[in-house]
Amino acid sequence: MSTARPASLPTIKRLPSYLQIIENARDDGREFISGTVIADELELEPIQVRKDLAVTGIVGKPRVGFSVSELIEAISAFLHWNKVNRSILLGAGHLGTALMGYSEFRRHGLSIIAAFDPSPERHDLVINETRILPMDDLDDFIRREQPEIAILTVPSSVAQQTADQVIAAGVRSLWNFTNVKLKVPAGVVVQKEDLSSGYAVLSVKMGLAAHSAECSDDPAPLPGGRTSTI
Amino acid sequence: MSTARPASLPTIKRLPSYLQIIENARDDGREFISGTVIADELELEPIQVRKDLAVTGIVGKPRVGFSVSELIEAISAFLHWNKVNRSILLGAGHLGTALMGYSEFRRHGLSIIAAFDPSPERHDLVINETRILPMDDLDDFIRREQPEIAILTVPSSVAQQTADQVIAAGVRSLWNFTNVKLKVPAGVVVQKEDLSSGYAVLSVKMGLAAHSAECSDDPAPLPGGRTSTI
DNA sequence: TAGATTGTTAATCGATTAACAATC
DNA sequence: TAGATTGTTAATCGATTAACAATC
Repeated sequence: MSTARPASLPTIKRLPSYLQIIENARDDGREFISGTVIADELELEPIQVRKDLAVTGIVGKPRVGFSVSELIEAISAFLHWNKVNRSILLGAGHLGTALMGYSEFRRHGLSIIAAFDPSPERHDLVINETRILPMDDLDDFIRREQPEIAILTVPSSVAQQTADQVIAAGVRSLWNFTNVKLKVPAGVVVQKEDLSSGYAVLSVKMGLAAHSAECSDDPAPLPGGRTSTI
Repeated sequence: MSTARPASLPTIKRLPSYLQIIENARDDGREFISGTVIADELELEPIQVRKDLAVTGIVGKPRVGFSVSELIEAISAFLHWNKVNRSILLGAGHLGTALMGYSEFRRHGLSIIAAFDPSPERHDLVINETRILPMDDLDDFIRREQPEIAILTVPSSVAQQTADQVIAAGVRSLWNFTNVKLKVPAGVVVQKEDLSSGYAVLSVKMGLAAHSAECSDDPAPLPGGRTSTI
């Protein structure tokens, strides 16, 4: 394995899907896997998989493919998924609770060390090994435990003020599941998950599919073809 | 308003965020909004907003901007969000329950007419106006009610078989929240939401931020700069 | 009018894809 | 060896951005 290179955002987004395939291969006892096989499973082009994997610094063997264990190590290292990311979750509603239960994230270093919620009836409940604490404890907890990430699953109406509070207490990275575009000071990282985007893409795809079913037998790829699988 | 044009996937994904800003403007009683204002709020380039809005066929007024009501109509029509999409939800766990409660989707045409779950203790519960039914009712329900969309929030282990079942019963569009790459027949639309991609992007951004904080005062944009806000 | 904004046409930039030599 | 696969270099494609005339 040589050194990692800079990667484009589309590449970074595809790496987790590769990792999943490769971890499955490991669980099946396989020692090597080729870019071609990964591409087949994900319906991507082999050259794209090779290019993407190259950013991790992995070096393969012609004719054989890549070492499964080296590939897992390389992707995990590239994504920083081989270290623990201590995080807190704000808003223990259904979405927040769902995230607490995702073992996939936990396996890849995301450790949710506490959740915070204003509802007194939820306090001290332990869901998926994570205790729910009152909002009043938030500032002290952050200063004491120094979590790196705050996961925002609060209602949109309190998203900005919650972000302000955790940033003031020292959190430098936010994973924002609300539909609010947060205003944060320079140096604070925000990753926004936008389910509306997905709904929009689904809606447009459905419209195209309906149209092509009515009007012709042609398969109707999304306009913008090549990138339609993102 | 002239006719809608084909749009790229990045454009389609940005349209919902524009719509949100514009709906806020409407709620504030504003009649016109310019691309510049939208761009400012979302930290995008004005030219990108103008280009994106153009795909909906909207025509603006120089110096004034776009009619708020026309813009809402144009984006909604382009996304097919001004018609009702009858959908069913498979797997009434925390994530599924969270989706049932998202009024944003309901306002934009997504009507979840029923949820299905194997747990007997959840049957006939009504959550956010949606009744939870046993899996045994699924086939009959689909044939009777003809929902257009199936939302998959089931465990990964049963994702493929659940998809097979709803497709066999007549559903043509899947919104897939599992981490399984579904195999579906031609003509079936699948939109996959991938939270792991978001976690990967967050992790890499954090790594870059940490590195730049240690090594220099430079702001450290993601490699691949221009598209780093996706 | 002056000036902000739209919308078009052209330029740039970067991601994807192709071609192919190297390799085991 | 033969042939599949890697990895590099070049070409293509499309999305973003720039420039600017038109417009109210």
